[in-house]
Amino acid sequence: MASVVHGGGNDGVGGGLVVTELSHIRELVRQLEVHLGGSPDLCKHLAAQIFSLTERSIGLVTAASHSHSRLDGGGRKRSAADAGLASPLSAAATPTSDVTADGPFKSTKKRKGLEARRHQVRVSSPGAGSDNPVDDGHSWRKYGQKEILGAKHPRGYYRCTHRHSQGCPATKQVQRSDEDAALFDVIYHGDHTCVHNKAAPDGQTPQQQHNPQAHSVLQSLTAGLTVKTEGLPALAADRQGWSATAAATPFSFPATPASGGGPALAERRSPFSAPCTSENWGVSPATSDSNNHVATYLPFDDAEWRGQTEFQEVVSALVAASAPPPPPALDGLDELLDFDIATFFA
DNA sequence: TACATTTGACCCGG
DNA sequence: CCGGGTCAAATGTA
Repeated sequence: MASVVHGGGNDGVGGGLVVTELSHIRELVRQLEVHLGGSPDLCKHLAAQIFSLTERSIGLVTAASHSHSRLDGGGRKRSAADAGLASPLSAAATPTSDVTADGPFKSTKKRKGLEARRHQVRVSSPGAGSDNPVDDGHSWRKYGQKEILGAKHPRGYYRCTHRHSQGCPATKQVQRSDEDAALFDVIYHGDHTCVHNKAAPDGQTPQQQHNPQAHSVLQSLTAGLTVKTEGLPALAADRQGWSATAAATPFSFPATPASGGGPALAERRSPFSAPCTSENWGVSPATSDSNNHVATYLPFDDAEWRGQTEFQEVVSALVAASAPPPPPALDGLDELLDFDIATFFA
């Protein structure tokens, strides 16, 4: 299974680790939910992992300390003037004329520098023969695949299906683990800004309705799990996040089917509706040093915190237990939602 | 038909 | 120059 790579004395990563752990837990819970009713063994295994990770997180929080992590996301290129040279068939116009410097039509769309948070998660495939990881609740469109040096399997590149329609910047990379064909490393970049209302029964949380964005945030959270701070040599430490520690402890997890009862399973939205989060998740996501991370990750710290209705509670609860820094006050603002797990919990 | 995936090439940063 | 990420034409599928 996952190997536990321990970053050399990165004790200071405590906070980050917690984030990682919690995120991992979240993913596990998600998987568990997905598999409820399915293979009991798998469920049990997942539950055990959740339990174990939870305990670890608690321990980390207790012993909390801060750490710095840096992010550097780098935006990437963005220009496309293609030259249809190879395709004989493509009689399409080759607009190209000057692919040089700046394309006349395309402008660099990179956002202000940092926007690329990335969360790495290790998930397992739903079924034996599955070619892709468990559904994370979002619809993705594959836009590329590449052989990665040193990796046995190619990496698939996906972007949110609603990219064009809603400009959702979320993307993810999926790569099958070298050794465990059943495991996939999924790296999520960006947040989902897309909002697609499925069949939202009235049972939905008022909060969610108030804040569609929060909902998407939720989805993001649900989707991305093992958070990884990135851009650093200290990365090794992160790996720890997904070590699968099997605890023998039986763990009873309240099976909470989405109250709405999702008809469409293929598109099942996040199974955990807002209300459930704070309640059912005894394991609350949160971390110690909020400011540190936020500051480190993004230029706009408070911007990240807005719209965190429910999570905030959870977080503050945990934060209270672990660290003094209270979450920034943010109520009401939320439009751009640029927040994301790493920052949020961090 | 519309949308999703495949696939080879382009582009950029290191 | 190489490796990784993205684009977009071609192709496949519902």
